[in-house]
Amino acid sequence: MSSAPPRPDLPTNLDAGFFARDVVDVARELLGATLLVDGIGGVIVETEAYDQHDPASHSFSGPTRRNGAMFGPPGRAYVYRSYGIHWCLNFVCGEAGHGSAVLVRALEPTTGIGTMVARRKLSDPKALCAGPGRLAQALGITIDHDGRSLAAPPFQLLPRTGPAAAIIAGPRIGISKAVDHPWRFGVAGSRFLSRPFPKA
DNA sequence: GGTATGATTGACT
DNA sequence: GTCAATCATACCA
Repeated sequence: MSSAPPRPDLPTNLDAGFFARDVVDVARELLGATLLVDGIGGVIVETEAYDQHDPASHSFSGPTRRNGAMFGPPGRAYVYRSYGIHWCLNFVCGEAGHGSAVLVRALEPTTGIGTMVARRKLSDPKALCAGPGRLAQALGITIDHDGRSLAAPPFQLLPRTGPAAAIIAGPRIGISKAVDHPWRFGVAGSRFLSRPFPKA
């Protein structure tokens, strides 16, 4: 299914140690990192944090068949089907068994754009990866990726190289509980966000 | 066994 | 702005 080779020329993956920390910190620090799946992807510009004590989190009621990966070791993917139609990609964080994860909501496409356009059947780069379902479709994410290590193929997760961009925070999107937690994070001013952030 | 509900998107009025 | 698509999971009987 992949159309581009991996990129061994690029720097080291973020490893499990990066994710074995507070999920909110990880969500913020993931901004600017580069996510590639089979060599296709871009720079993370929007994330959301979820943890087990959070009523909006899938892990709130404990482990189930669907969210099992969330309770596994950090540094792995948690993939679930949303609204019966879309796949959404998360990175498991914190200590193993604690059920916290970062939802990756938007990327700035940089690598393999042609493949993403083909998968998404549309050419506007602003809409290629602006939203968790769109991002998963563009990167070819499916349940097959659930529980897979982010430090091994097909994933490549590369640390931010340049200076940290300004970060904006706001309420998470699409949830009905704990809406007051400002655990959605984005690169301020990015044109590739899934939605604008409410004005501070 | 049945039924309600989404961490969404795209099409349409 | 509204709303249908579409299905695995969760929850109840």
